[in-house]
Amino acid sequence: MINEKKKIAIPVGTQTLIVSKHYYGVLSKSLEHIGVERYYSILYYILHNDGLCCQQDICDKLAIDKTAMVKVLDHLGKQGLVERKVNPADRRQHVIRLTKKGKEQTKIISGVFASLEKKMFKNVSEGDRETFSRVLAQVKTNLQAMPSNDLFFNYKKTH
Amino acid sequence: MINEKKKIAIPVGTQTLIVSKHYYGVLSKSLEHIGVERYYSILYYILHNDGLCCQQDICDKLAIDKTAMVKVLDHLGKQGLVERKVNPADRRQHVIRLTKKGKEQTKIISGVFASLEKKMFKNVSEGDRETFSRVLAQVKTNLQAMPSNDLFFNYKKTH
DNA sequence: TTTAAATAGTTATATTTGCCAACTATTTAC
DNA sequence: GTAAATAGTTGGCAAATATAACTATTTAAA
Repeated sequence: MINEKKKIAIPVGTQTLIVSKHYYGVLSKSLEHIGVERYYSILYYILHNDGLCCQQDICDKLAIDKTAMVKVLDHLGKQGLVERKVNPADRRQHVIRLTKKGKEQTKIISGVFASLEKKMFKNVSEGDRETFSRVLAQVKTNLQAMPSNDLFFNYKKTH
Repeated sequence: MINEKKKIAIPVGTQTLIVSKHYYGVLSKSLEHIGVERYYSILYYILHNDGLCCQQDICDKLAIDKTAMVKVLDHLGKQGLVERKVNPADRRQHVIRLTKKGKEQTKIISGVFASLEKKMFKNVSEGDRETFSRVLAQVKTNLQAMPSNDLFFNYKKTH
């Protein structure tokens, strides 16, 4: 900084973005030894909802656009990590499943997530950590209830 | 969801990313009437450090890659919102300043940030909100101290 | 019960961002 | 005084984001 005196409050939404960037930097560093380079959260989500989620579910939960999701799953499919199957109960849906290889890799990823979950809260009390998680969830709920421009929930543009 | 019973804990780093996506969705919706479409946080940061920051400062504070920053500032320059000037005290640095127009627009943006700051914490007590901010800052510090793959701090690849 | 609307997924295109290597100019350290 | 570090730039490529238009299927309404 040219002048260190000034101290401004960066907006909280911006701060959460910054934290997530650092988080994914650390995560990918921790996982650079395995064969999967990306999409850790998506694989993690599929592992914990194996055979129970369709593409739109993942999009909704992880706030990812559905057209991007198509490409992600194409990629993960080519890598032999996931497979899509039409849901007989609703033939519009494709149920997402991890392959054997996908499950193995994702369990490693899941372990790294768990260990990061501890390390990132170093020097934070258990109570504060709980408060943090609770507020984070509430903030998400509040934001979701507000008018937004994002596509994640099939937003229809009126023009 | 195909099966609603299952309830998994999405990793906190992923949750912060999701929150920031919702946040920027709401932000851009709130600001779609003004002439600036993007880079709200960067303009906000410059406003509050006007003439006191160089490009690398912004990159460090907002966790943005410096090569991306070049393109952003080129764009904001073309829009007539910011200008770069060589810092005579260190001629490698370019001091970033808002133009008159940039200052006007950014003050509007700053107002929306402030109002969002209130709305997003609806149904959260003042104490919990303080705890949240404190923990968020601590988490950032913790993550920054860990081995990472991001470039924001001139990471040098060893290969 | 036929039609209209909504939902899940896909394709295509353009723009923006992220990542990486290599480069210039300038300053700092040895 | 030379070497190393820093600030910024350029260019290229991969990936992410935004938008629109499309098919197939299911649900809701007339």
